[in-house]
Amino acid sequence: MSKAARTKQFIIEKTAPIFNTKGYAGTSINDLTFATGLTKGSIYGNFDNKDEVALAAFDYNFMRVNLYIKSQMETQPSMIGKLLVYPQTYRNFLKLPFLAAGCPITNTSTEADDTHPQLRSKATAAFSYWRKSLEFLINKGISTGEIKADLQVQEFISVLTSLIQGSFMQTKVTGNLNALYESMDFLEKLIRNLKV
Amino acid sequence: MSKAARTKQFIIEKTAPIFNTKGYAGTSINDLTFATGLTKGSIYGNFDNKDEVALAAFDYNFMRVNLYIKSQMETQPSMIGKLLVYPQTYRNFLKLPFLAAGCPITNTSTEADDTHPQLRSKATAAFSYWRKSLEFLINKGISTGEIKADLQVQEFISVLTSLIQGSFMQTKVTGNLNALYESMDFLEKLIRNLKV
DNA sequence: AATAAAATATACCAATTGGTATAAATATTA
DNA sequence: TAATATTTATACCAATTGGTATATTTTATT
Repeated sequence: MSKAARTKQFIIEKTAPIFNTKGYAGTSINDLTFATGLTKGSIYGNFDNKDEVALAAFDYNFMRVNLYIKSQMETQPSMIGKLLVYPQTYRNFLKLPFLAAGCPITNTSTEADDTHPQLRSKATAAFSYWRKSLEFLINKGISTGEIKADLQVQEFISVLTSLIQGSFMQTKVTGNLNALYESMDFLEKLIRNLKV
Repeated sequence: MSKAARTKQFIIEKTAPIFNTKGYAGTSINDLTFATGLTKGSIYGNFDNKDEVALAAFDYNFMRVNLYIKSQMETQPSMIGKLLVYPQTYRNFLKLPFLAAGCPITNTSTEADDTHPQLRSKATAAFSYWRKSLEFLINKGISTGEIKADLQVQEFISVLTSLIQGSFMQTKVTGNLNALYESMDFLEKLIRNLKV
Protein backbone atom coordinates (compact mmCIF):
# COMPACT_ATOMS: atom_id res chain seq x y z
CA MET A 1 0.00 0.00 0.00
CA SER A 2 1.58 3.26 -1.14
CA LYS A 3 1.81 6.36 0.99
CA ALA A 4 -0.85 8.00 -1.17
CA ALA A 5 -3.23 5.11 -0.76
CA ARG A 6 -2.68 5.07 2.98
CA THR A 7 -3.29 8.81 3.28
CA LYS A 8 -6.41 8.55 1.18
CA GLN A 9 -7.69 5.79 3.44
CA PHE A 10 -6.73 7.82 6.50
CA ILE A 11 -8.71 10.82 5.23
CA ILE A 12 -11.75 8.65 4.57
CA GLU A 13 -11.67 7.03 8.00
CA LYS A 14 -11.27 10.31 9.83
CA THR A 15 -13.86 12.26 7.87
CA ALA A 16 -16.53 9.58 7.48
CA PRO A 17 -17.97 10.20 10.97
CA ILE A 18 -18.05 13.94 10.32
CA PHE A 19 -20.08 13.55 7.13
CA ASN A 20 -22.43 11.14 8.91
CA THR A 21 -22.92 13.61 11.76
CA LYS A 22 -23.07 16.97 10.00
CA GLY A 23 -24.25 15.89 6.58
CA TYR A 24 -22.78 16.85 3.23
CA ALA A 25 -23.84 20.51 3.21
CA GLY A 26 -23.00 20.90 6.87
CA THR A 27 -19.42 19.65 6.50
CA SER A 28 -16.80 22.12 5.29
CA ILE A 29 -13.32 21.51 3.94
CA ASN A 30 -12.10 23.07 7.16
CA ASP A 31 -13.90 20.36 9.10
CA LEU A 32 -11.95 17.85 7.06
CA THR A 33 -8.62 19.47 7.84
CA PHE A 34 -9.49 19.55 11.53
CA ALA A 35 -10.55 15.92 11.57
CA THR A 36 -7.44 14.74 9.79
CA GLY A 37 -4.83 17.21 10.99
CA LEU A 38 -3.88 17.61 7.34
CA THR A 39 -3.94 20.77 5.26
CA LYS A 40 -6.22 21.67 2.42
CA GLY A 41 -3.49 20.98 -0.13
CA SER A 42 -3.02 17.50 1.21
CA ILE A 43 -6.71 16.72 0.98
CA TYR A 44 -7.04 18.14 -2.52
CA GLY A 45 -3.94 16.22 -3.51
CA ASN A 46 -5.75 13.00 -2.70
CA PHE A 47 -9.28 13.91 -3.79
CA ASP A 48 -10.53 15.99 -6.68
CA ASN A 49 -13.11 17.83 -4.61
CA LYS A 50 -15.41 17.68 -1.60
CA ASP A 51 -17.84 15.43 -3.47
CA GLU A 52 -15.27 12.69 -3.88
CA VAL A 53 -14.45 12.69 -0.18
CA ALA A 54 -18.15 12.56 0.70
CA LEU A 55 -18.84 9.69 -1.69
CA ALA A 56 -15.88 7.70 -0.39
CA ALA A 57 -16.97 8.47 3.17
CA PHE A 58 -20.44 7.12 2.50
CA ASP A 59 -19.01 3.92 1.05
CA TYR A 60 -16.84 3.56 4.13
CA ASN A 61 -19.69 4.18 6.57
CA PHE A 62 -21.94 1.73 4.77
CA MET A 63 -19.21 -0.88 4.59
CA ARG A 64 -18.58 -0.69 8.31
CA VAL A 65 -22.22 -1.44 9.10
CA ASN A 66 -22.17 -4.26 6.56
CA LEU A 67 -19.00 -5.85 7.90
CA TYR A 68 -20.37 -5.82 11.42
CA ILE A 69 -23.68 -7.37 10.37
CA LYS A 70 -21.85 -9.99 8.32
CA SER A 71 -19.55 -10.92 11.20
CA GLN A 72 -22.50 -11.27 13.56
CA MET A 73 -24.35 -13.44 11.08
CA GLU A 74 -21.44 -15.85 10.89
CA THR A 75 -22.12 -16.85 14.50
CA GLN A 76 -25.68 -17.85 13.56
CA PRO A 77 -26.23 -21.12 11.69
CA SER A 78 -29.95 -20.71 10.93
CA MET A 79 -31.42 -18.17 8.50
CA ILE A 80 -33.80 -16.93 11.18
CA GLY A 81 -30.84 -16.48 13.49
CA LYS A 82 -29.09 -14.47 10.80
CA LEU A 83 -32.16 -12.29 10.23
CA LEU A 84 -32.37 -11.61 13.95
CA VAL A 85 -28.93 -10.01 13.75
CA TYR A 86 -30.56 -6.89 12.27
CA PRO A 87 -32.84 -6.01 15.18
CA GLN A 88 -30.14 -7.02 17.62
CA THR A 89 -27.57 -4.78 15.96
CA TYR A 90 -29.73 -1.66 15.85
CA ARG A 91 -31.04 -2.27 19.36
CA ASN A 92 -27.43 -2.10 20.42
CA PHE A 93 -26.49 1.01 18.47
CA LEU A 94 -25.25 2.95 21.51
CA LYS A 95 -22.29 0.59 21.77
CA LEU A 96 -21.51 0.70 18.04
CA PRO A 97 -19.43 3.76 17.11
CA PHE A 98 -20.31 3.58 13.41
CA LEU A 99 -24.00 3.96 14.30
CA ALA A 100 -23.51 6.65 16.92
CA ALA A 101 -24.36 9.49 14.53
CA GLY A 102 -27.28 7.57 13.09
CA CYS A 103 -27.63 5.15 10.23
CA PRO A 104 -25.58 6.42 7.27
CA ILE A 105 -28.24 5.22 4.83
CA THR A 106 -30.96 7.22 6.58
CA ASN A 107 -28.83 10.31 7.03
CA THR A 108 -27.66 10.32 3.43
CA SER A 109 -31.10 9.49 2.03
CA THR A 110 -32.95 12.34 3.68
CA GLU A 111 -30.32 14.91 2.83
CA ALA A 112 -29.47 13.83 -0.70
CA ASP A 113 -32.81 12.77 -2.14
CA ASP A 114 -33.57 16.18 -3.57
CA THR A 115 -30.16 17.82 -3.62
CA HIS A 116 -27.23 15.55 -4.46
CA PRO A 117 -27.75 13.03 -7.29
CA GLN A 118 -24.47 11.19 -6.73
CA LEU A 119 -25.04 10.69 -3.02
CA ARG A 120 -28.64 9.83 -3.68
CA SER A 121 -27.52 7.16 -6.09
CA LYS A 122 -25.23 5.71 -3.43
CA ALA A 123 -28.10 5.61 -0.94
CA THR A 124 -30.37 3.95 -3.46
CA ALA A 125 -27.72 1.35 -4.21
CA ALA A 126 -27.32 0.71 -0.49
CA PHE A 127 -31.04 -0.02 -0.14
CA SER A 128 -30.89 -2.25 -3.17
CA TYR A 129 -27.95 -4.17 -1.74
CA TRP A 130 -29.62 -4.53 1.64
CA ARG A 131 -32.84 -5.84 0.10
CA LYS A 132 -30.96 -8.31 -2.12
CA SER A 133 -29.09 -9.67 0.92
CA LEU A 134 -32.36 -10.15 2.78
CA GLU A 135 -33.95 -11.80 -0.24
CA PHE A 136 -31.04 -14.21 -0.46
CA LEU A 137 -31.26 -15.18 3.22
CA ILE A 138 -35.04 -15.63 3.13
CA ASN A 139 -35.05 -17.66 -0.08
CA LYS A 140 -32.34 -19.88 1.31
CA GLY A 141 -34.45 -20.38 4.45
CA ILE A 142 -37.45 -21.27 2.32
CA SER A 143 -35.54 -23.73 0.16
CA THR A 144 -34.19 -25.59 3.21
CA GLY A 145 -37.64 -25.73 4.74
CA GLU A 146 -36.73 -23.48 7.67
CA ILE A 147 -38.99 -20.58 6.59
CA LYS A 148 -42.64 -20.72 5.56
CA ALA A 149 -42.91 -21.03 1.80
CA ASP A 150 -45.98 -18.80 1.49
CA LEU A 151 -44.20 -15.73 2.85
CA GLN A 152 -44.70 -12.52 0.87
CA VAL A 153 -40.98 -11.92 0.60
CA GLN A 154 -40.92 -8.37 -0.78
CA GLU A 155 -43.52 -7.14 1.71
CA PHE A 156 -41.59 -8.67 4.57
CA ILE A 157 -38.37 -7.02 3.39
CA SER A 158 -40.10 -3.64 3.15
CA VAL A 159 -41.49 -4.03 6.65
CA LEU A 160 -38.16 -5.09 8.12
CA THR A 161 -36.16 -2.27 6.56
CA SER A 162 -38.81 0.36 7.32
CA LEU A 163 -39.16 -0.67 10.93
CA ILE A 164 -35.42 -0.46 11.46
CA GLN A 165 -34.89 2.85 9.69
CA GLY A 166 -37.98 4.53 11.10
CA SER A 167 -37.56 3.45 14.69
CA PHE A 168 -33.84 4.11 14.82
CA MET A 169 -34.37 7.60 13.46
CA GLN A 170 -37.11 8.33 15.96
CA THR A 171 -35.02 7.11 18.89
CA LYS A 172 -31.96 8.98 17.63
CA VAL A 173 -33.73 12.33 17.60
CA THR A 174 -35.93 11.97 20.68
CA GLY A 175 -33.32 10.28 22.82
CA ASN A 176 -36.01 7.85 23.97
CA LEU A 177 -35.00 4.23 23.43
CA ASN A 178 -38.55 2.89 23.70
CA ALA A 179 -39.53 3.51 20.09
CA LEU A 180 -36.52 1.49 18.95
CA TYR A 181 -36.91 -1.28 21.53
CA GLU A 182 -40.64 -1.69 20.94
CA SER A 183 -40.24 -1.78 17.16
CA MET A 184 -37.40 -4.28 17.44
CA ASP A 185 -39.49 -6.42 19.84
CA PHE A 186 -42.19 -6.47 17.21
CA LEU A 187 -39.76 -7.19 14.39
CA GLU A 188 -38.21 -10.08 16.32
CA LYS A 189 -41.66 -11.58 16.77
CA LEU A 190 -42.23 -11.24 13.02
CA ILE A 191 -38.93 -12.93 12.25
CA ARG A 192 -39.47 -15.79 14.72
CA ASN A 193 -42.92 -16.25 13.21
CA LEU A 194 -41.31 -17.03 9.84
CA LYS A 195 -40.48 -20.48 11.16
CA VAL A 196 -42.53 -23.29 9.61
CA MET B 1 -53.70 41.10 10.35
CA SER B 2 -51.02 43.78 10.05
CA LYS B 3 -48.78 44.17 7.03
CA ALA B 4 -45.88 42.89 9.11
CA ALA B 5 -47.77 39.82 10.20
CA ARG B 6 -48.83 39.12 6.65
CA THR B 7 -45.30 39.48 5.33
CA LYS B 8 -43.97 37.24 8.08
CA GLN B 9 -46.53 34.61 7.15
CA PHE B 10 -45.70 35.07 3.48
CA ILE B 11 -42.01 34.47 4.15
CA ILE B 12 -42.79 31.34 6.12
CA GLU B 13 -45.05 29.89 3.46
CA LYS B 14 -42.61 30.56 0.64
CA THR B 15 -39.51 29.35 2.44
CA ALA B 16 -40.91 26.32 4.25
CA PRO B 17 -40.64 24.07 1.17
CA ILE B 18 -37.05 25.22 0.61
CA PHE B 19 -36.01 24.26 4.13
CA ASN B 20 -37.78 20.92 3.76
CA THR B 21 -36.00 20.23 0.49
CA LYS B 22 -32.49 21.54 1.08
CA GLY B 23 -32.30 21.26 4.83
CA TYR B 24 -31.18 23.90 7.30
CA ALA B 25 -27.47 23.93 6.43
CA GLY B 26 -28.23 23.66 2.72
CA THR B 27 -30.53 26.68 2.67
CA SER B 28 -28.93 30.13 2.42
CA ILE B 29 -30.39 33.55 3.07
CA ASN B 30 -30.11 34.09 -0.66
CA ASP B 31 -32.39 31.09 -1.22
CA LEU B 32 -34.90 32.82 1.04
CA THR B 33 -34.77 36.06 -0.96
CA PHE B 34 -35.22 34.11 -4.22
CA ALA B 35 -38.16 32.16 -2.86
CA THR B 36 -39.91 35.26 -1.54
CA GLY B 37 -38.84 37.90 -4.03
CA LEU B 38 -37.99 40.05 -1.00
CA THR B 39 -34.63 41.48 -0.05
CA LYS B 40 -32.40 40.54 2.81
CA GLY B 41 -33.39 43.65 4.75
CA SER B 42 -37.00 42.69 4.50
CA ILE B 43 -36.39 39.20 5.78
CA TYR B 44 -34.21 40.42 8.64
CA GLY B 45 -36.82 43.02 9.45
CA ASN B 46 -39.29 40.26 10.14
CA PHE B 47 -36.99 37.64 11.66
CA ASP B 48 -34.01 37.95 13.96
CA ASN B 49 -31.91 35.46 12.04
CA LYS B 50 -31.92 32.37 9.84
CA ASP B 51 -32.70 30.14 12.82
CA GLU B 52 -36.00 31.88 13.46
CA VAL B 53 -37.10 31.44 9.87
CA ALA B 54 -36.12 27.78 9.94
CA LEU B 55 -37.97 27.13 13.20
CA ALA B 56 -41.10 28.87 11.94
CA ALA B 57 -40.82 26.98 8.66
CA PHE B 58 -40.70 23.68 10.48
CA ASP B 59 -43.78 24.57 12.50
CA TYR B 60 -45.56 25.49 9.29
CA ASN B 61 -44.55 22.29 7.49
CA PHE B 62 -45.60 20.16 10.42
CA MET B 63 -48.88 22.02 10.79
CA ARG B 64 -49.77 21.48 7.14
CA VAL B 65 -49.38 17.73 7.49
CA ASN B 66 -51.40 17.81 10.69
CA LEU B 67 -54.24 19.87 9.24
CA TYR B 68 -54.53 17.53 6.28
CA ILE B 69 -54.58 14.42 8.47
CA LYS B 70 -57.13 16.04 10.77
CA SER B 71 -59.43 16.99 7.89
CA GLN B 72 -59.25 13.47 6.48
CA MET B 73 -60.05 11.99 9.87
CA GLU B 74 -63.19 14.06 10.15
CA THR B 75 -64.67 12.06 7.28
CA GLN B 76 -64.15 8.84 9.26
CA PRO B 77 -66.52 8.06 12.14
CA SER B 78 -64.70 5.02 13.54
CA MET B 79 -61.35 5.10 15.32
CA ILE B 80 -60.01 2.41 13.00
CA GLY B 81 -61.12 4.52 10.04
CA LYS B 82 -59.27 7.48 11.52
CA LEU B 83 -56.12 5.43 12.06
CA LEU B 84 -56.26 4.26 8.45
CA VAL B 85 -55.93 7.89 7.37
CA TYR B 86 -52.21 7.69 8.13
CA PRO B 87 -51.26 4.93 5.68
CA GLN B 88 -53.68 6.36 3.13
CA THR B 89 -52.12 9.80 3.38
CA TYR B 90 -48.52 8.70 3.00
CA ARG B 91 -49.41 6.25 0.26
CA ASN B 92 -50.75 9.25 -1.59
CA PHE B 93 -47.78 11.55 -0.99
CA LEU B 94 -47.13 12.24 -4.68
CA LYS B 95 -50.33 14.23 -4.84
CA LEU B 96 -49.68 16.14 -1.62
CA PRO B 97 -47.40 19.15 -2.18
CA PHE B 98 -46.43 19.46 1.50
CA LEU B 99 -45.02 15.91 1.39
CA ALA B 100 -43.32 16.25 -1.98
CA ALA B 101 -39.90 16.98 -0.48
CA GLY B 102 -40.33 14.25 2.11
CA CYS B 103 -41.76 14.19 5.60
CA PRO B 104 -40.64 17.31 7.46
CA ILE B 105 -40.26 15.33 10.68
CA THR B 106 -37.91 12.83 9.07
CA ASN B 107 -35.92 15.46 7.21
CA THR B 108 -35.51 17.65 10.26
CA SER B 109 -34.77 14.74 12.58
CA THR B 110 -31.92 13.29 10.59
CA GLU B 111 -30.27 16.63 9.98
CA ALA B 112 -30.74 18.23 13.37
CA ASP B 113 -30.24 15.34 15.78
CA ASP B 114 -26.53 16.01 16.23
CA THR B 115 -26.22 19.57 14.99
CA HIS B 116 -29.10 21.91 15.81
CA PRO B 117 -30.58 21.65 19.33
CA GLN B 118 -33.53 23.96 18.65
CA LEU B 119 -34.63 22.16 15.49
CA ARG B 120 -34.01 18.85 17.20
CA SER B 121 -36.28 19.91 20.01
CA LYS B 122 -39.00 20.79 17.48
CA ALA B 123 -38.66 17.38 15.85
CA THR B 124 -38.83 15.66 19.22
CA ALA B 125 -41.95 17.61 20.12
CA ALA B 126 -43.50 16.64 16.79
CA PHE B 127 -42.97 12.97 17.54
CA SER B 128 -44.37 13.44 20.99
CA TYR B 129 -47.46 15.17 19.62
CA TRP B 130 -47.98 12.49 16.98
CA ARG B 131 -47.71 9.70 19.54
CA LYS B 132 -50.11 11.44 21.93
CA SER B 133 -52.67 11.85 19.15
CA LEU B 134 -52.42 8.16 18.31
CA GLU B 135 -52.70 7.22 21.96
CA PHE B 136 -55.86 9.28 22.28
CA LEU B 137 -57.49 7.66 19.23
CA ILE B 138 -56.57 4.15 20.30
CA ASN B 139 -57.70 4.59 23.91
CA LYS B 140 -60.96 6.04 22.70
CA GLY B 141 -61.41 3.02 20.43
CA ILE B 142 -60.70 0.71 23.34
CA SER B 143 -63.13 2.47 25.67
CA THR B 144 -65.97 2.27 23.14
CA GLY B 145 -65.28 -1.41 22.54
CA GLU B 146 -64.16 -0.89 18.95
CA ILE B 147 -60.52 -1.83 19.53
CA LYS B 148 -59.14 -4.88 21.35
CA ALA B 149 -58.50 -4.04 24.98
CA ASP B 150 -55.37 -6.17 25.27
CA LEU B 151 -53.47 -4.14 22.65
CA GLN B 152 -49.94 -3.12 23.59
CA VAL B 153 -50.59 0.51 22.81
CA GLN B 154 -47.07 1.93 22.95
CA GLU B 155 -45.61 -0.88 20.87
CA PHE B 156 -48.32 -0.42 18.29
CA ILE B 157 -47.64 3.31 18.11
CA SER B 158 -43.92 2.70 17.68
CA VAL B 159 -44.59 0.24 14.88
CA LEU B 160 -47.03 2.54 13.09
CA THR B 161 -44.78 5.61 13.21
CA SER B 162 -41.65 3.64 12.29
CA LEU B 163 -43.29 1.93 9.34
CA ILE B 164 -44.49 5.22 7.95
CA GLN B 165 -41.26 7.13 8.43
CA GLY B 166 -38.99 4.32 7.30
CA SER B 167 -40.92 3.29 4.23
CA PHE B 168 -41.61 6.82 3.07
CA MET B 169 -37.95 7.68 3.34
CA GLN B 170 -36.91 4.59 1.44
CA THR B 171 -39.40 5.26 -1.34
CA LYS B 172 -38.46 8.93 -1.47
CA VAL B 173 -34.77 8.23 -2.09
CA THR B 174 -35.05 5.16 -4.31
CA GLY B 175 -37.99 6.41 -6.32
CA ASN B 176 -39.52 2.96 -6.05
CA LEU B 177 -43.05 3.09 -4.65
CA ASN B 178 -43.11 -0.59 -3.68
CA ALA B 179 -41.40 -0.19 -0.32
CA LEU B 180 -44.03 2.37 0.67
CA TYR B 181 -46.99 0.49 -0.74
CA GLU B 182 -45.96 -2.84 0.77
CA SER B 183 -45.33 -1.31 4.19
CA MET B 184 -48.66 0.52 4.08
CA ASP B 185 -50.42 -2.71 3.02
CA PHE B 186 -48.95 -4.37 6.06
CA LEU B 187 -49.81 -1.44 8.33
CA GLU B 188 -53.40 -1.40 7.12
CA LYS B 189 -53.70 -5.09 7.96
CA LEU B 190 -52.33 -4.35 11.43
CA ILE B 191 -54.85 -1.54 11.92
CA ARG B 192 -57.80 -3.56 10.66
CA ASN B 193 -56.70 -6.36 12.98
CA LEU B 194 -57.20 -4.03 15.95
CA LYS B 195 -60.94 -4.60 15.64
CA VAL B 196 -62.44 -6.74 18.39
C1' DA C 1 23.57 9.09 -3.11
C1' DA C 2 21.34 11.43 -6.95
C1' DT C 3 17.32 11.96 -9.33
C1' DA C 4 12.58 11.66 -10.40
C1' DA C 5 8.06 11.46 -8.67
C1' DA C 6 4.68 12.09 -5.49
C1' DA C 7 2.70 14.13 -1.38
C1' DT C 8 2.06 18.02 1.46
C1' DA C 9 2.03 22.97 3.02
C1' DT C 10 1.52 27.79 2.11
C1' DA C 11 -0.61 31.50 0.35
C1' DC C 12 -3.79 32.98 -2.26
C1' DC C 13 -8.44 33.47 -5.13
C1' DA C 14 -13.33 34.92 -6.21
C1' DA C 15 -17.77 33.89 -4.55
C1' DT C 16 -20.82 33.25 -0.92
C1' DT C 17 -21.98 33.03 3.87
C1' DG C 18 -24.95 35.22 7.72
C1' DG C 19 -25.68 39.61 9.30
C1' DT C 20 -26.03 45.02 9.94
C1' DA C 21 -26.41 50.18 9.45
C1' DT C 22 -28.88 53.33 7.20
C1' DA C 23 -31.76 55.39 3.92
C1' DA C 24 -36.05 55.18 1.40
C1' DA C 25 -40.72 53.87 1.03
C1' DT C 26 -44.97 52.53 2.84
C1' DA C 27 -48.69 51.96 6.54
C1' DT C 28 -50.88 53.47 10.40
C1' DT C 29 -52.68 56.81 13.44
C1' DA C 30 -54.06 61.45 15.19
C1' DT D 1 -53.72 65.30 5.72
C1' DA D 2 -49.68 65.48 8.58
C1' DA D 3 -46.91 63.11 11.77
C1' DT D 4 -45.29 58.92 13.28
C1' DA D 5 -44.15 54.31 13.16
C1' DT D 6 -43.18 50.43 10.67
C1' DT D 7 -41.47 47.93 6.71
C1' DT D 8 -38.42 47.35 2.97
C1' DA D 9 -34.26 48.25 -0.04
C1' DT D 10 -29.53 49.43 -0.63
C1' DA D 11 -25.00 49.05 0.31
C1' DC D 12 -21.93 47.34 2.97
C1' DC D 13 -19.19 44.13 6.53
C1' DA D 14 -15.97 40.42 8.19
C1' DA D 15 -15.74 35.58 8.03
C1' DT D 16 -16.08 31.44 5.60
C1' DT D 17 -16.92 28.78 1.51
C1' DG D 18 -14.81 25.47 -2.07
C1' DG D 19 -10.95 25.49 -4.80
C1' DT D 20 -6.10 26.45 -6.99
C1' DA D 21 -1.14 27.64 -8.13
C1' DT D 22 3.06 27.08 -6.47
C1' DA D 23 6.67 26.12 -3.34
C1' DT D 24 8.52 22.75 -0.29
C1' DT D 25 9.12 18.45 1.63
C1' DT D 26 8.94 13.54 1.56
C1' DT D 27 9.07 9.11 -0.80
C1' DA D 28 10.45 5.83 -4.31
C1' DT D 29 13.61 4.49 -8.03
C1' DT D 30 18.00 4.06 -10.34
